[in-house]
Amino acid sequence: MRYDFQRIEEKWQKDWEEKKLHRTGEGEGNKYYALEMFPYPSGKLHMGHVRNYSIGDVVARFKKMNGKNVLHPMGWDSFGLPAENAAIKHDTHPNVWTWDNIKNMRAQLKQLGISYDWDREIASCHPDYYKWTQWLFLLFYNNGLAYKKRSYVNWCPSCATVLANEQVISGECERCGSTVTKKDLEQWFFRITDYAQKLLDDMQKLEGWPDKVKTMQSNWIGRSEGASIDFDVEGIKSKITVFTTRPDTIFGATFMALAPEHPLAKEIVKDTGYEDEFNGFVERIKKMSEIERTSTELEKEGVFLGKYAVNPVNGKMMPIYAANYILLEYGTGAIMGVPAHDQRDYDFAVKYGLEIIEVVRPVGEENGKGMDRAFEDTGVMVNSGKYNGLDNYEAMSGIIDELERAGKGKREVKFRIRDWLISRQRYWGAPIPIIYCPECGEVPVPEKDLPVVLPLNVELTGKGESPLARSQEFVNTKCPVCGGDAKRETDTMDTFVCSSWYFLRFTDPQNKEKAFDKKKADYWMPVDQYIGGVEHAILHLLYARFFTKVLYDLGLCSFNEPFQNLLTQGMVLKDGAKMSKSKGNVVSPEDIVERYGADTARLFILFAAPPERDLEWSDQGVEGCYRFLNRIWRLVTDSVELYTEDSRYELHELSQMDKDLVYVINHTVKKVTDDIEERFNFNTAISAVMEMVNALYQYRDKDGFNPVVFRDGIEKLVVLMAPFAPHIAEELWHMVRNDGSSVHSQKWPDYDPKALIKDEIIIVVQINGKVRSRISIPADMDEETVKRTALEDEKVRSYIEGQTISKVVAVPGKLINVVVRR
RNA sequence: GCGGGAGUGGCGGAAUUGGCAGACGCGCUAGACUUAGGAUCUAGUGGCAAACGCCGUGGGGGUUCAAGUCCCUUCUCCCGCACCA
Repeated sequence: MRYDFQRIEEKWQKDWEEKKLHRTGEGEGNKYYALEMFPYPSGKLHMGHVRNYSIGDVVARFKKMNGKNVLHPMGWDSFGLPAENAAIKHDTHPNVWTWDNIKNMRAQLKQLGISYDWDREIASCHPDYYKWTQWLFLLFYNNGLAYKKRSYVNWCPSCATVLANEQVISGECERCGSTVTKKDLEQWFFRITDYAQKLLDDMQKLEGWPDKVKTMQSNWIGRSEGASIDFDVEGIKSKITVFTTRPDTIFGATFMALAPEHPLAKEIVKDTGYEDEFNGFVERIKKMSEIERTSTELEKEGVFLGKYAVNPVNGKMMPIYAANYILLEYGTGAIMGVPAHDQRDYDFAVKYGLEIIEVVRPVGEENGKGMDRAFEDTGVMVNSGKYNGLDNYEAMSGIIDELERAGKGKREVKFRIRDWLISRQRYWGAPIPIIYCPECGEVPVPEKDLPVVLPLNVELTGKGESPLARSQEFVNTKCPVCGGDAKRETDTMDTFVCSSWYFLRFTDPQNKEKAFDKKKADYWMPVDQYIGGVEHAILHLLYARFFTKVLYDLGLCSFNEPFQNLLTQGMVLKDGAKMSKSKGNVVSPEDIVERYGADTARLFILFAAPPERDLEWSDQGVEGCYRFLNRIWRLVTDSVELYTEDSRYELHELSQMDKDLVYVINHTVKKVTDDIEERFNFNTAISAVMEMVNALYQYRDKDGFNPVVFRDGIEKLVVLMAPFAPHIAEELWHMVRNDGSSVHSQKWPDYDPKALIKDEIIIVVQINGKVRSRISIPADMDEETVKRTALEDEKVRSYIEGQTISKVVAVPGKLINVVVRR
């Protein structure tokens, strides 16, 4: 009988679907929420998807077999720009394109045999879903967490929309790679900065997250402690407020520098005769791209603004500059220049001949030796009046206290993270539920009027303002407050808003009254295991944490972190590079499934590398996994006549040969269990099963093998394979156990600790750390006897002859090391 | 520059607590079966050596009876952030 994967896979997929085998249990018992990041329906699955979902499926199936009530859902992150671009290109509608893709990809997922509960499927572009995305926007709005403001925002000219800071990767659009420019626009924001500290603090709770992701998030949030200090400016009333992490160096401040776009710069330069120079400088900078502008390589440049600021601690007059290395977005957009202790200020001071005053010196070098670069470490204060001789940290504290008393400054914590810009000037997204009334102003859409339905008859050009703005029936509406003529907001929400709460909707996907029921969410959440690509380390994972914290604070749920454990899977590579159409190194999952079946595809992808590491695709490796499944197939089907025996046996009645196999069986059960449960090392779990198969073949070919023991091995083998290769396991299970039960409903096997105890063991004998012999001894032999036996070994004796034994080290059950010298 | 990770046969990778380096798979070599083999099975497969053996986990040094694993030092590669005051 041939391994007909196609017939087997189709048969069981149909059977599971009919029997609703993967339906989620009700809210009772020991729960386990396994979640893979829901995909954008781009058209077809790629190998990255297959990897993601194969990993998740092993976890979900394993937990189910271990008696957990498992939630393992799937859905679609189905709003977004590609739908719009594809619609324009192929003259279709984003709605049609998206739902076609969903249909295809759903079919592909079913072909892979992933154990999703399809009754819980959701799509973020469906009105039943985005109604609640809009509802959440209003919740944020009503609690002061969503607001509109005018500011310099990131603009992607190619995507014709604004972008969140998180979507700008070294000056380029995260999606299309175009150079991002700045635009002064009025936009909607979520107040994520209010949660900066909480997002940082609670990362300590995330023990099940990779350090890498936590570090990336903390760097992104970018907390710095310091002080804001006010500097008076001669001749004008306005003060320059700076933020510094080094208030201890204030006696070394010799100049001030403002970002060129800083509003105060214009005011300061006014009527000084330096206006023309300043304006020219600003013009030049505006022409530069964001990347050039913020490059570390760029030479520090600036222009004098014609006025001086007063140092609040010593009254020193300091020239004020506008400088290209000062960023308006960070801190207050202004700094005090301390050339002696900041390399950037040092470079600037050298260029413009500004004074360099040393105020911190390394301990032990208090006399100073002149400077050729800035000294940025800790040390002892000099040239700082009454603070001289103090450790710079003590001085820092004293100086801030002094400034606070004088009302010139205060302790402050600044974050790098900015509020989350969520409006997009694009069509295929959830409309922002706000109405503008000439009488009443900005009015939120009342809950009863949700959803604000995205109209389908809208002209798409991919250029200019939001496409919704051209739809008169959408734009024109009545004010919910006064009933007068009013206009709708025409921007849609960033798709990351949709994906910031989908894991909650999965706990209660059909709820018509609420986004989700608190009880249900509290039962299922947090997600026990979340799995996805590391590319979401900042964007999605940070936003989802933010949402969860807001909902927690507003009493909608009782947990404040969404994802207990996070597994960031590696990429799938071919010829050392990420698979991509442009490189022409794409292997399509469809082809592999057609040629070898889903079980082979899954097995290879799980076997080729540990999940968090990048995986190098190998056609020959796939072939090898296919051969392995065939090998199992033959092993099981060739011995069908043996499976009538009952598989019970008594360990002490078995022969040594039987006991050896029983050892392998139990050892494999333990190894596979530990590898899945504790380490997600599916690759080593599978290799353990391979060894077991080798052992079963050898055992069966021996004279006098015990069919009862063999059958036990076969049964365990099939069950152990179930999470990895569910179809073949199911087919074989029905041959081994003809009782109509599904292998996926079986209890995960236990191992018998007694079977793992060997009577005889082999231990290694080393002489001076080099392996020289092996001896077989009874497992319970006491240490002294073991040592003596080792020394009596013939081979060992030939090595130690004529030498003095200085020491014998014993590692119980493993080795003996004899230390000798001449 | 800062942060994170990695470096082990021809290749993917194993070695979980300092205790036999190279499990398992791929590839390769030889053989068996066969009209045939890109099926299957058997044996072999880190390097050097005829062999006893010696060497071997990026390089150098150290701790230890014992180091891929710990310490110091250094090189290379990948990823993330980057004029963050």
